[in-house]
Amino acid sequence: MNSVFVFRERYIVKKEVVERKPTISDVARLAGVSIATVSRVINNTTTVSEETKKKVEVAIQKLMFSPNIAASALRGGLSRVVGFISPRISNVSNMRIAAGIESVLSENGFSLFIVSSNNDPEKEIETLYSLQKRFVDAIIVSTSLNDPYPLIQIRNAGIPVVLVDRYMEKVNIPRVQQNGIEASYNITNHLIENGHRDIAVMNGPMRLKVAEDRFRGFRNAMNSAKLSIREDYILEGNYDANNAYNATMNMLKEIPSKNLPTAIYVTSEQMTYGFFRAISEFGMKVPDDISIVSYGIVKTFEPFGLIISGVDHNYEELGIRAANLSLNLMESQQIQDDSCIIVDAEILLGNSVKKMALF
Amino acid sequence: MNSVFVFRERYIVKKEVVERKPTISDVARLAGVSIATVSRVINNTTTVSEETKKKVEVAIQKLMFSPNIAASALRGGLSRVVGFISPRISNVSNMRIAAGIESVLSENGFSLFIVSSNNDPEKEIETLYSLQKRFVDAIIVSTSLNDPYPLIQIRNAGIPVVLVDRYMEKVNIPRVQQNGIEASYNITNHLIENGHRDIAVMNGPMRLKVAEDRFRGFRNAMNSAKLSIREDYILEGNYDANNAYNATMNMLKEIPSKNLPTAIYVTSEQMTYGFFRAISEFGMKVPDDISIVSYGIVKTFEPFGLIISGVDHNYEELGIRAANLSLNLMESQQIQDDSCIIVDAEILLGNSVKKMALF
DNA sequence: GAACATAATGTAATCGTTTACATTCAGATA
DNA sequence: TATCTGAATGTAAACGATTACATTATGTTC
Repeated sequence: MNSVFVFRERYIVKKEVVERKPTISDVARLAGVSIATVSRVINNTTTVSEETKKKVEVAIQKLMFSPNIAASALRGGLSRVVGFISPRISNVSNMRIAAGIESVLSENGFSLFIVSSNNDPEKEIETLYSLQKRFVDAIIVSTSLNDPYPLIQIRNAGIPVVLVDRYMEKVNIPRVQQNGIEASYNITNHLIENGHRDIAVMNGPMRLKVAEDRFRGFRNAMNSAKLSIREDYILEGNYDANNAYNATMNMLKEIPSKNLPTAIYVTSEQMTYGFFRAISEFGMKVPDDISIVSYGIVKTFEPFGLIISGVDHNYEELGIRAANLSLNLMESQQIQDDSCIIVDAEILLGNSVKKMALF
Repeated sequence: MNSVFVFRERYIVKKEVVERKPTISDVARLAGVSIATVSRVINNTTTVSEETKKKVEVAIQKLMFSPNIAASALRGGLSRVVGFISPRISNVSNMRIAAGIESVLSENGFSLFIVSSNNDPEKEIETLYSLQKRFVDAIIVSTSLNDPYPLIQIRNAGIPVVLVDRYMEKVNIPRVQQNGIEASYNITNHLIENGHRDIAVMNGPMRLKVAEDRFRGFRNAMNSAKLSIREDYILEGNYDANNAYNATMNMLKEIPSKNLPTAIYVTSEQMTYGFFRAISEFGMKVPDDISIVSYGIVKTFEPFGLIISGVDHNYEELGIRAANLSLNLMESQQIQDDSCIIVDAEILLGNSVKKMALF
């Protein structure tokens, strides 16, 4: 017997014996019931007697049957896939969120379909519709959109949507986010408590709520301490190392060294790298010449004796919560929902902040 | 008119007007042809006259029709998704491969479905079958398997399989890999040319061909130079920072300082971090106390004036090649293929290697 | 015992495509 | 003119599940 191969029909070849993938009718025949009954056992929709249920389950085991997802989706069933739209897949933070999501989903028999929006609203919209067309049962998105309409449309089409990390307000789409304002307030306070008064901040792209939050926390802390924020101490970054490098270089060139800030709050890891590269080129040392705190912990400086104080965001937890939320929505077949889960970040202190003399 | 919502049937709600998603019959009706003709236009399978082709395309545009993937998959068509199985999604290298794949696919109207195997062969097998069930048109995998059988089975079931980065030999499954042996040979040679003779190596998990390759390149270079490799200079790492830290600490404790190697070849970035943390704790400096080269470039030490010499592997390129290969296979509907594409890595020199006095 | 409710199961239509096969028609060939 | 070719298109049968509706069996009530 030759091993046979047929492309279009996706036969399964097994040790020289060719078997067609079993269908629901094969199960029905073996169990001696109708296909309707088999389907009812699989999806336990209506009552089936214990006795026949057992028979069907045995047949399923014996044939190693699993339903054809395409057929099920076509008719309106579940596909047991959740989509995750990430702004950038080569970004560690986002993938930590993905890992969190995946852990919960796989426990529940779901798969995760990760796609990238490349931080591009156009592409994100495309991606949303593409996921819808692929019959995912829910979509988790760390959104780059400015306009919520596409999300609402998807949601209204019956696919639960959950926002994670990056979010939008005033749309009743459930979300899981960080306590960015509070954490930023606290870490800024840490600088203030150490006697710093001339404090700079390196912002993310302000069109994102997460970036806005971090700046707001910073501003609130400064205001509470009755400290003013110099315009030229506000650096416009983009959550990106090169950009941060340039912004820092600009500041160092523009401002006379005696007027430089004594401390800075850098609002992302990547930007911390860029900032560092710039001040090193200028021969400045941390914390002697400038103190630094960051949102996100940078560990790779530790071999050089520098432990950055900062906010340790818990991305896995964000993913876990988002996944659970999506499972709940699917189960309850509920669409309108405006729950907002906030995941707390911890503050870790190192040696990147110099204690200033009190005057 | 109230806005209507029906979960199971996935209606699309648009500005208070409810429309059912258009089907191929709607297109056929509007264009005044049969559904068969429409299908032929979409998939351009057989000849259709220019005139009717145009009519159909206009109708498709007008209705914003796009085919139902589930129906198409059920009948045996393409789903225009490629699956990528990654050993770990929170790993930057793997996601750079994914980004490379994605860029090629999206240019060709395909989507990428990324799933994680968590370095677990069991889970990878599950994942393979899950992708098969989801009707992906091809699978790209950075494999954790020891036994190629599941891959061959998938391939025989008509789904092109391409290995990327991590590979297996003696199975005719096409693959895209790095020139790990050669690059390792060259970077080791760089140490030798600088007068080093007592050289250590930090290996990855040797069950992986990629790890074996890097060690082989190292060994070849040492042999060519007639240098011997001390048993206790071979450190067993796991491509992981903590593990590398422990292995390094062990070596530092076991070997009297005068017998320590003058240089080391660390075969991954993550392990470089771990190695560094360990030697720092011992108060050793690079390159004064020990020289280092690495496979993979570590940039985050540069602000401290340390530029590691090493192999700059081009992960995006690996992804790009793998994606193109999979597209070719799909197009040619070819299944047997043993092409092996090798992506060259460049060597970048920094200041992490000390020139030893010649004797 | 008749009438009825309820549980358990079966029958068959349906989802939206692809494609084997059938048909039509214009032009080429004998 | 009769026959044949091949291009262009249509008809209708799949693909494998879900589920409304129909049917049968079983127990309950008066």
